[in-house]
Amino acid sequence: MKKSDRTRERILKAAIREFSRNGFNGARVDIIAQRAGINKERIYAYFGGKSGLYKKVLFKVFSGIVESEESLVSFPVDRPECLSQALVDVYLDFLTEHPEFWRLLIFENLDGGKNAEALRCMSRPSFEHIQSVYRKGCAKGIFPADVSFKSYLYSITALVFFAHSNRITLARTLGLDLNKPSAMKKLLHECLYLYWTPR
Amino acid sequence: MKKSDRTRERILKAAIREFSRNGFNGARVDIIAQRAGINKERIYAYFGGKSGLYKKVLFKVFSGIVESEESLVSFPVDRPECLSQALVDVYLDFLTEHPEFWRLLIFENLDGGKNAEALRCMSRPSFEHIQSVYRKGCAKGIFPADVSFKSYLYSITALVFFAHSNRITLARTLGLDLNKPSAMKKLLHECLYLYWTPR
Amino acid sequence: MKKSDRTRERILKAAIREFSRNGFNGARVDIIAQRAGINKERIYAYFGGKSGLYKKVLFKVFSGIVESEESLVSFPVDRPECLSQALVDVYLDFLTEHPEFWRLLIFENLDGGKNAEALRCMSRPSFEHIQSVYRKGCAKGIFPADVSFKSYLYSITALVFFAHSNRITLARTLGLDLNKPSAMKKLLHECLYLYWTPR
Amino acid sequence: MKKSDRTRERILKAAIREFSRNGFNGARVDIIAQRAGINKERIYAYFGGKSGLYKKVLFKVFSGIVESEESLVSFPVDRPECLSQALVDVYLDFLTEHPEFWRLLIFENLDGGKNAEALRCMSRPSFEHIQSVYRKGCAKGIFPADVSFKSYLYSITALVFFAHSNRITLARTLGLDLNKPSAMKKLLHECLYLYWTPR
DNA sequence: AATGAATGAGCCTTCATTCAT
DNA sequence: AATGAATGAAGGCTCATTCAT
Repeated sequence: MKKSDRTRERILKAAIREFSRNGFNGARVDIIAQRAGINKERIYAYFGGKSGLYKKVLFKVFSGIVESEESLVSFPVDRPECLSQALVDVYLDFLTEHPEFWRLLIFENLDGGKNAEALRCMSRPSFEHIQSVYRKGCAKGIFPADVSFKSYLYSITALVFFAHSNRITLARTLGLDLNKPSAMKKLLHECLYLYWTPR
Repeated sequence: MKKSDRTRERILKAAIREFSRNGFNGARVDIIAQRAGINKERIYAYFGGKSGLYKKVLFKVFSGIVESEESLVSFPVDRPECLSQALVDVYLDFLTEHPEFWRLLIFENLDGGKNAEALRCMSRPSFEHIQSVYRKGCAKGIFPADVSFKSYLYSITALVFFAHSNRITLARTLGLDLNKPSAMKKLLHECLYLYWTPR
Repeated sequence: MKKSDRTRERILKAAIREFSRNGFNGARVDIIAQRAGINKERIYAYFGGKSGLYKKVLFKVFSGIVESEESLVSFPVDRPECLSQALVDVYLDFLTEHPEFWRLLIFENLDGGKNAEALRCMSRPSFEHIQSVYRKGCAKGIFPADVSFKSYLYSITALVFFAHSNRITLARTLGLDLNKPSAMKKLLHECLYLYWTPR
Repeated sequence: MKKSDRTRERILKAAIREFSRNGFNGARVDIIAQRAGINKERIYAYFGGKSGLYKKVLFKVFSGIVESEESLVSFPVDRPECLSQALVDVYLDFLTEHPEFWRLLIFENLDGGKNAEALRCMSRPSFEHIQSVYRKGCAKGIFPADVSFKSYLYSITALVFFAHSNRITLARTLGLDLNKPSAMKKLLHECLYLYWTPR
């Protein structure tokens, strides 16, 4: 690996940290440079500027989830009744381990998605597979036939994501203490049970 | 109404707009003053500074939802099977009409809740009532008995909120077009149906 | 006394305090108004502005010493040997009781005396008398004949004034603690003794 | 010498001028930058801000007098009768050539010595020597035995300093024209003569 | 005469960006 | 490729002053 590539990596890593913590506006180029242990000007030479770096950060971070989802391609087709739990587990782990992901995602949404093109070329290999499992579930009567897969996936995502993105205010408004991962797991387990309790 | 009160109102209104659009860091005092049609200094005279104004903005905006929830205090106790839909309707309408609310809420969460004390003295009058309806629903077997009311309310909130806060990226990742309110209503309706479909 | 005159007085008093503490630049019109318990605008109506008020302050404060010196007009002509001590006593008391005087004087000097015209019309009634006492002292051999009265008075003033104006740094550079009036008295007594010790 | 050091010097020089003329409050960062021919931001990069620069200015300027006093370490021990004149000469020259010194000193005193810590680590190498000469003078009967060295040094300092710090008002109150250095020298010579005239 | 409301200029400071070496 | 030095355009805030009532 070339030295310049290592410099790039260091910058990117520091940038992910800074951007995900403070958003584009709040992030400071100086801090990134300092934490990366490089000279500020390198950022401009390598990434063209703060914006360019931000885009690269978005792309890199958003790519991460694709990798995480890969484990789902091998989800057994004949167990649709476990699908929801499996999805929650994967996403929950990912978001907990990668706060930079959901933070940047939120920042992007707040920003109107100016740089959301970074999400463009992200293919989601497991998508098709999961969808077919869901359809199997519909056929089996586990999921209602007239609810689209999109809606289903939306609901799973929402439940997991919201617990992270709104953790702080949830403590105030609902008295939910989600600081410990176990508390989050329990909450989401209850939510799933709430919905797919055997009746 | 005194002239100064009108000025205060104008500032607050402009501040809500600016802060909810850009967050605390991104908001510009000059822009607020300009839009309010007043001299910048008034902000410091009336609110003590950018921070003071921000806190007032938070409090005012966050107070709004309490008012919206008031309609729920008269929710019929004997109809727990309609509770979820009613809650979704109230929250959905509110968030759609008040994007400044969820935006500020999100910004607060991203910011670590430094100013979340603004939420402190906000009582939620309908909370108790809704809770008793939920318990009735549990007794009737509509909701699982071993799922707490908090978890239930969390799930409703998450489903409604996420559609707003992540609208833009949802279009990319799930191909969900939630620009029209009707689309959102439909999505959430499906989610509810997904969960409480009669089986 | 008219009400407007009382307002004037209150403003002046507050202004003396503020100007003497912080100088012209450091003084705040708001603080003066607040302490005077009046509306800021009155300062402009009565004194034309900050500068106008400052000039009035200077004049009023500088007038004070003339009054203090009046006690000296009755200094006994036949006791020139006690003159120095008497002068020191008068000035020392005055400066100790009126820090606003020496502070404003210093500020004026630092400012290049832009407003020193306030000192213009200040006649010093005791001046002539003291001078004649001094001359008597010269004749008696108490003071050297070829030292002008001006120089003599300068030396007395310098010794007393410096202890006030440089009190703080004197503590550091000479280890002199002049916080208590008695300490100052002792210092100046030693100085006089140093100079006119009977030899 | 590095380029940045030269910039530092330019800033410091301009700052000494500006601060000594207008005090901390009255000094303008813009003016300093302009006169130094540099960008304002450099001041914050190099000195941390206005305050940081001010402290550096104090330290640098106050260091000057120590150097000036060094000539006194070689003052002949057997000539105490010339001590006063020698001290006056040294201080008088210094203050005349370095008005920034006494101005900053005065400003510091007026300001309550908030930054007087800059004087902390300033040792005065000649102090001990002068003191021993003074004691010799006491033994010889030139100085009164019961007057402390501190008081003696105070009086010398006061006489020299006051002529500078109050030059402008002295012209008005005593009719002393101290604009020319020779006039000051004459005045102080008279003062010394006044005190240690051979009797 | 008196007050609250408003203004505009200016000040300290920060930050993204570029230049020179 | 890399660094230290430098810049200009804001941004938040304050203050003396004036206006309207």
